Amino acid sequence: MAGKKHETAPVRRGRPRAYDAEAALKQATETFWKTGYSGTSLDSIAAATGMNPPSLYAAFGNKHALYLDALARYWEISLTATREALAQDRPLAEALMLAFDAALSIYFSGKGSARGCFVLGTAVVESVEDVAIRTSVARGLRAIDADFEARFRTARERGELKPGADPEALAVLASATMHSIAIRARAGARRAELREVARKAVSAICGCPVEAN
Amino acid sequence: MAGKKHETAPVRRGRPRAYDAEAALKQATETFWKTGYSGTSLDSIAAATGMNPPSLYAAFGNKHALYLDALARYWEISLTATREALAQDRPLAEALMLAFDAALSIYFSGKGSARGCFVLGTAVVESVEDVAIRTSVARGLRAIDADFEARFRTARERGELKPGADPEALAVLASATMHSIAIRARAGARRAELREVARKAVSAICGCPVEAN
DNA sequence: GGATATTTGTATGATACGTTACAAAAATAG
DNA sequence: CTATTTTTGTAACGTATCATACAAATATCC
Repeated sequence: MAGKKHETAPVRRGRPRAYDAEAALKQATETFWKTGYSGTSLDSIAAATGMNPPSLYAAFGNKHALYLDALARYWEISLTATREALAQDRPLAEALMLAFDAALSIYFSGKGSARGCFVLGTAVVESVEDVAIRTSVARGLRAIDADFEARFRTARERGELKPGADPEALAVLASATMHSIAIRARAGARRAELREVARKAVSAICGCPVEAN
Repeated sequence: MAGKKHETAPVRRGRPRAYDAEAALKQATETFWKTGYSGTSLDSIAAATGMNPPSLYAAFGNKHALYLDALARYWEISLTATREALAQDRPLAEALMLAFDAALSIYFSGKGSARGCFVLGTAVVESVEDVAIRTSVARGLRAIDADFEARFRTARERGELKPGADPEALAVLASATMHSIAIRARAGARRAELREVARKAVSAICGCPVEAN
């Protein structure tokens, strides 16, 4: 059982690849991010990655499979960011703000102006007709819910919440705030504005004023 | 100044139109709703409306203008539904639930399965690159915010809120709940599930349990 | 009825789409 | 060096795209 298959260069027989699959996936993601799935042509992906169509197909299968890879990669990055923010050893309100700030950092990571959430900008359109994409979106949303809910349960154990507070209900509000920020970012809202939205939401959720910071 | 121009049939000189522009716009909306803006071809719109390409262009200009009409019409319907729900003479929690239920009625109004929010399913993809669409989305989002905020201000005047409650912050949460429901609907969530989300959000927002009803 | 105005239906243009065929290129194996 | 293997680059295939040209159709005006 020695010698995996998709490892980097054990031995390579023919002409060497001119591309880095991981870098190409990143570039493809950028392209989808701008024009969506249906609105993005393979030509534009080829231009962005510097790869030829045959190489793209050899590396990723086809447009749909390539997009699914990009979507999975985005969820991975995005969910990890949320999870790590919430895992910080901070008071509840601060941890929530860290999570929203992490999302904002992703939404405003484009070179030009804001591009908002990748899922909203590419997956949500297709999700109604495309089962694979819909499944991915649904799974991602559940993960966000679960992460927030876990943090609120911890908060209750730590006495950060009023006795009557319901972690599930608060998680719904926190998820909703995340979704709201994602939508507003796509609509061109500025970062400071979205941070205000997050601040107001957190202060209402936690029942305490949150400093602008 | 007698005799408007776009009125219905003062006199009509040539061959009569075979289509009803309003009905066609509705059909076009249905088509965009399913496959998005970029994913919808004029052929499919022609098929859905029963109109020929030249008639479509004569009636609406081009694909982009047609879509903008559809988007405006959707905002009109959707915002009116929210506004009317919130204007009902009901306790705050009930009024909020009415607003969310009104949205759900739209999201689940398709003949087949759920199709979620039209804006999320068509406009949000294009909004980053298309100024006109982005402007429309931004305006709609602001309208939702304003409607909720107005209702919360009324609630404070009526003494439905705790003295310290901040109408703006609560409006952010209510808007966010609306956005969240819209996203989840696109991801295939069932109606009952979304109503639960709304119920939890409302109970957390109002600080009181909300009956399932 | 004849002239005029407007819409319909079809056919088509020019381009863009996703995908693949195929020869040249560039590596290793012996 | 020759044979073999893999990737590249180009060109192309068939289809779909948005949009329009044009004749036939159908109405009103006089």
